[in-house]
Amino acid sequence: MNRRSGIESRKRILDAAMQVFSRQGFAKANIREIAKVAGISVGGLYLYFKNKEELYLSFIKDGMNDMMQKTEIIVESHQSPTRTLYDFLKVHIDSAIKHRELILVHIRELGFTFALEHKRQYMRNQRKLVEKIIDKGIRTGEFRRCNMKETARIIMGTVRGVMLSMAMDKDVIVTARRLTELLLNGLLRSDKQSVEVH
Amino acid sequence: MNRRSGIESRKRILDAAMQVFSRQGFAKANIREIAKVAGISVGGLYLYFKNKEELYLSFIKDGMNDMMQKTEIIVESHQSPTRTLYDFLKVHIDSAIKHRELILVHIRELGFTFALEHKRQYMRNQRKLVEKIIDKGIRTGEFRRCNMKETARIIMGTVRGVMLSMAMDKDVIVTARRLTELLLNGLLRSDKQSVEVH
DNA sequence: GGTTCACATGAACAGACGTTCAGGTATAGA
DNA sequence: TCTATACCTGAACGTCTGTTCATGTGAACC
Repeated sequence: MNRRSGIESRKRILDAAMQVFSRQGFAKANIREIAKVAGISVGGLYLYFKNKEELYLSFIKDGMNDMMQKTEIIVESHQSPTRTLYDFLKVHIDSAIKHRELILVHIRELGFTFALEHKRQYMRNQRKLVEKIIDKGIRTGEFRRCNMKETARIIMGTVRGVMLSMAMDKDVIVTARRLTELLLNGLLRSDKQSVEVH
Repeated sequence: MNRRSGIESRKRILDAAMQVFSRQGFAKANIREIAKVAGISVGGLYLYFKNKEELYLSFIKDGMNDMMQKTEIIVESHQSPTRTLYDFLKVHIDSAIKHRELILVHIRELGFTFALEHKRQYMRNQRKLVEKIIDKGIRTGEFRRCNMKETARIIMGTVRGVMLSMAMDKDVIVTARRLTELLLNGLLRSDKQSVEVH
């Protein structure tokens, strides 16, 4: 018999769930395996989570809350918009490296009805943070005028896509610095730029 | 009994597979349901595809080949790099709108061991196309100098992420024009730009 | 009418799955 | 030592899954 505190067991199960869910996705992931990895019996697992769905939700939410907290601090810190953007991107990219598996789960299980609304809300909130950065950039005169909402959408799309690419293929490494540079300066030489594409 | 030509039946099954796989993902998708949607019996389905995996692969490959063909034509056409980039992005975005479900499957089942190498190859090929565009841009003097490979990676990441955002949430619409503008001009006002972020 | 062939059927099989539950065990306090 | 409490166990249950196969059916040719 494996005797541990309830708190410790719960934590072990969540860790195991992360490993297994990220390797297999929700549907293919298997309770018996999660229990085994956690070093607890199947029945023991059900003491802490009422079913597979609740287990999945628990750790998905943990990840999103963590990111939300970190990014909010960055945006609220009173730095230059350029610097804030860099820090914002860096947090995301660092987490893509550190929590590869978590990213994969997030994306793999996109359409999950029960977590869908949570995920959308998370994306919306992240987008609002980007809008804040852009807004400040325009107000201080550093950034050019643009459609803030759509630009924020594109940047969040970029973040998501870059994280995804890195999570998929270990060899793909994008530095926050280069990403920020591209987003700030664009591809065109400064003397060739125009506001509109024709 | 449902009498049809073999060709017709095969096509019906692939259509049904797309519907079901994209709603449910590979693991949760169910052969009986695919057969039902296709209007054929379970046994009938197995006359055309030897198993679930082969069925899945068949239609994934179809989609990738189609995109590869379209984008190659664009990049080989001798237009300005700016214009080529716009056309390239537009094809991807249009397909995200037209084949929402297909995109979701593509992305959702990323990590699938058996199609993984195919998908990575597809991404690499697409990235090479972007590199070609950038290379030409730099050679003609329109684009600033940059790390071509990493920039191409970021742009492909962006494409993927934006498509994903659109596929996930119908309300999210990113126009190819705005995306191109951001990638070309960046956020900073031209007179404030520098090559490096510090 | 008989034969052949391509296409179609769905019950049956074997295995895997999420979940439950009757019972077991270590620890701490009385 | 006894009891209460918190934690743990894994066989058993019912359901669902991918896949197979013995059988059926319509059309085309002889």
